[in-house]
Amino acid sequence: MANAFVEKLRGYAPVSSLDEALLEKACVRSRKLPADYDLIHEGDRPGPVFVILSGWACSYKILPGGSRQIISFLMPGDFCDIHVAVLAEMDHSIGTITEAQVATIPRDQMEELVEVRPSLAKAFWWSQLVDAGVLRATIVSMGRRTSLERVAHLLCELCFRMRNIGIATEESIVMPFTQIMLADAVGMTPVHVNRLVRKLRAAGALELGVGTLIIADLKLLSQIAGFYDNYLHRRLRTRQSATA
Amino acid sequence: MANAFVEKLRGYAPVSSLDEALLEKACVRSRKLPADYDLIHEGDRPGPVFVILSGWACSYKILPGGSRQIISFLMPGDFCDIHVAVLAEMDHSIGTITEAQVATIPRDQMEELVEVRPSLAKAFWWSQLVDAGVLRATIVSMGRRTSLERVAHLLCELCFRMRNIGIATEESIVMPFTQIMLADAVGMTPVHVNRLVRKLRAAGALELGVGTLIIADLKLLSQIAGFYDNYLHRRLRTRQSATA
DNA sequence: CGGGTGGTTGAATGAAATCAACTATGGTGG
DNA sequence: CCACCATAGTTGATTTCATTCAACCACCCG
Repeated sequence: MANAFVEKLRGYAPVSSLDEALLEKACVRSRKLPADYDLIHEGDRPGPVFVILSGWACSYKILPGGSRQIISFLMPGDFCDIHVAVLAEMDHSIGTITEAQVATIPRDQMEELVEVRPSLAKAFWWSQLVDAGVLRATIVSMGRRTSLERVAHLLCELCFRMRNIGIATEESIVMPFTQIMLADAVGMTPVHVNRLVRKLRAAGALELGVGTLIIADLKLLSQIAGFYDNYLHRRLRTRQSATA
Repeated sequence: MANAFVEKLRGYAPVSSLDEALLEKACVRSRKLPADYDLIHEGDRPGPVFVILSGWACSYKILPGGSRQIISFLMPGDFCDIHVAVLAEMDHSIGTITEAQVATIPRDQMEELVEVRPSLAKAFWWSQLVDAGVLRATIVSMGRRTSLERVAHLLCELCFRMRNIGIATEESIVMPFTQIMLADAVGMTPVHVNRLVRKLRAAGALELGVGTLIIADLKLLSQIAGFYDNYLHRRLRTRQSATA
């Protein structure tokens, strides 16, 4: 199976074999990181671009009171703001959730890639725009959805994104989230998330494990959430083309 | 006074007089739009890039139930996702709040600008990254701030952004918001916003009019909100250089 | 075996929405 | 000019929702 990064970009724009080779080469420098490891902190000077090759990560902020808000989840193929290097300091932190393989692409190499391969530049653009769309959808969820819908919506989004990059099959999608993390993502307390999550289980949408959570009925979950995937802007790959 | 668009970009990166001339030329086609006028709807095919030259606008989504969530506010100098044209359909709507002068830059002209003037491309990038930072900050507010902090934080952000583009002086910043709009932005009901806003008035931070709202004490408001402006990533202009 | 983390549950408190009534204002048409 | 209506804002009473607090279980790991 190809690099998850390539795999994801393919979902947005055509990637030639030359593009692919260059991407693979750029991702050569990668490390295996443990779970709960911070790649970069708010306030730090931005460094290279991080690309998640396997595992899960997230971006988040800690408030003065100590509470945490997870802003977005990163899965294989995702990268942190490509050109973040133009900014003086990070306005958020990025950390792993599970053990993860992450590549670091130096800034200059990234810029070269963009200049030399317009097709890649376009794919990057696309990806950035989709990321912004995800942020907008998150704002809508937080502002105007009920807590149950909110949880369901987040899980739906993650399922769809997993499918788009081919790391989820049709049924029984497993996610490595503690309820505490889920709470930090949807802006609620862990105990309330617990009650919601069991309500979803009672409805037959989920199964619960310790530190994991299994989507049993995505259709039902989508229905509860009022989920529409238009904001994920997938174009090229279709649901049917499961294999590479 | 120069085009607000130019003015804003200057805050992020150097803009030469040639850059400026090109920008001015690109903004030649502009229209005066009434208040509450939708520039584009969710589901539409993206058209040209919109640039706000004067007045206020916002991006928003309407949920199936009819409730609205304002995602972000647009003020003079702001534009909607530059390269949104690569996406197939809009995942949100954009509408004016007040009467507004807005320029439309055709997609091809935009792309030419970016290719011909790397300095502008960089300024655009910067601006996009800042916009993403604003979205992230909004998510944090919605998730982990109290309702009072949330309202105060939004108002602070808008004040700072207004200052950055030079349309706000030191004191008494006027904003053309009904409490209903404010409610749609912070994800609360109008009646609750009302109570919060009067609490802020009682504290001496605000003054209230019908359809407007005046920031009387930004320092106090910042303190209530726990506001830090690092995520706005302003670099070049300093608070002192008020005049062009 | 003891301690830590994640999860579960109930009771009490607090926050926000809802419902409802009412004021003030500006615009419109008779 | 006035009657009428629509919109924005205000206020109180009530209900719903989520947090807080607290206790407890299960499990893994040292």
